[in-house]
Amino acid sequence: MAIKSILNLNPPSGFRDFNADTIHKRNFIINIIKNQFELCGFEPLETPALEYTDILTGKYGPEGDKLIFRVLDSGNPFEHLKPESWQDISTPESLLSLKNRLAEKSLRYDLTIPLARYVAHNINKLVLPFKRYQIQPVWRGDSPQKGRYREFMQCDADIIGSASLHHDAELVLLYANVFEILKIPVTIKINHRGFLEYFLNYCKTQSPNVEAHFNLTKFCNVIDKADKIGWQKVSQELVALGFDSSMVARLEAFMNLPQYHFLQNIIISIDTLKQFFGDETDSSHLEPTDNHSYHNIVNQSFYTDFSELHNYFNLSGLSAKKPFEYCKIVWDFGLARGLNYYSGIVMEVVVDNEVCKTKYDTQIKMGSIGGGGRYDNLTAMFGVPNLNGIGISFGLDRIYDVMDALKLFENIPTKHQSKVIFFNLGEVGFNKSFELVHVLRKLGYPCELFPTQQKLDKQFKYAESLEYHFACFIGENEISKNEMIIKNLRTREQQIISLETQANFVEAFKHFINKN
RNA sequence: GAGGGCAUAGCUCAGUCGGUAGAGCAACAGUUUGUGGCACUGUGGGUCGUGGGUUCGAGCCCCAUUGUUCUCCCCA
Repeated sequence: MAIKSILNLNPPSGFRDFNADTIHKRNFIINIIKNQFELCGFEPLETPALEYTDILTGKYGPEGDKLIFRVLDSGNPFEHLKPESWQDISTPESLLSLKNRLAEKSLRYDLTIPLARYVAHNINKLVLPFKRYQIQPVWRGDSPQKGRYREFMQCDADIIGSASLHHDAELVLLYANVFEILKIPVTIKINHRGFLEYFLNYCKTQSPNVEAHFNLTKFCNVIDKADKIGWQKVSQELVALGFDSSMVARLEAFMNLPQYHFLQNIIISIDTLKQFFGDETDSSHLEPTDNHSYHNIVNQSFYTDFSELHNYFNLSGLSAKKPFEYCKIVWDFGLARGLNYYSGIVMEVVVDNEVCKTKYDTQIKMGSIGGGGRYDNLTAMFGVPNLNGIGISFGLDRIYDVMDALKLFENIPTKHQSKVIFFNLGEVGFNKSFELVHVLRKLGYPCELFPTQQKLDKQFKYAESLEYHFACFIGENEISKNEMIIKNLRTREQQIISLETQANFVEAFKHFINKN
């Protein structure tokens, strides 16, 4: 008889249950990431699921604000509201404002803002630079689809209170090490937002029709689409926004500079970059009128960042031939990224489908599986100015999906390798088995007893489905001879073990386990 | 926020032209054996997501609704 509930037994859309098998695989990934974090000197931090709504809003852009899960105040959330304030929900802004007032607390949207809040709160106790890693779920009210969930795990490592560029290089290498171990072919893209900001400011001086409030974030959003819709449409859009068409052409030439591939022949070097910006000397009409000197790029801070980072990569041996099998590290002048708070170096990790094709004969359609960047002065919004920060994030759920698609979990031992089950052959043997189970558990072997005396094929099937490696038999025959049978469930090899003394039993048991 | 697909047994799905429902697997029971995965026999289980409409008649056509999934947007 089918028992049908009128309730929907699915978890809410975009939320998931995880079974044992999935959790073992997720832990496998998490342990590798955590290990790399600790090798680099990061210490763990956990923050609560809920933050005050005011802490979160306004940090992720207007789109982000809409996606924050708000938690309705307990008690009567309407109590403190004047009636007129909740009657006006005619505009999206007033509706959002009302929601914020009904929900004092919200689920965290990422791990970076809670970190900034934590640092600002504890600034007097912390030793700087503060290096912490954090592996916890975050929640976004996005519409779920492939590779996008409403509850997902982020694995972040951040350094607060140090402007040294070596961290930026270190984090890129950390990315590379993790994906190298996981055997996921990736491209780690790097850029400096300064280049884009510089271009934007310069374009604006040359294009009086561009609206003053057209900022870097909006600029990034427009040019970020170049990959998908092509440069022709992007340049049309920019011209429509008031940009001078010669500047747009110039920007296109810049963005289309070949990607700087750190692992192969150097296609574009610092010199060619200098050349790119320097060769405008003939075009007097481009001569800027303000201190955003077009030719003065080598004096810009982002330019020194760029060359310094370049040095660290050389020191780390990245320019050597083939330091990584699965990772490419490239400089991509077109990389923009969406979040508001990034100010310097930005990074993004995407699956490298060319290598997937050659190594795994398959291709993966998936958004970025990691991202990060430098966000100078992030804690200023919480009243603690002049702190530099940089961080990266691994998207665990997407990494999992990619590994699953590439069949990378096969041949990976995610479970204990010597699980033991005692079959049930009747009460006398059961009692002896119960005794031995506790001996083995003390020695660190996971064991279980089959609870009822069922047909052996049932017991075998149970053991098989739960991936037990060894089965022990103690029935009346064995009890009478004071012995037990142990069987390797994979090879089907079996052996008789004497139960005369516990020491002998343990010795023989270990011997059998170890040789299998 | 915009736009598609799908919804039939526990699972994966068939179901032709509109004529009251099928398979495989799984489950359960049995046969043989104190050492399995095989085989054989049998059994149970479906208001075809929900609500309307068209029709003599709807799993099938139409509308609505809910769930689910995917794409765009944006992101991890």
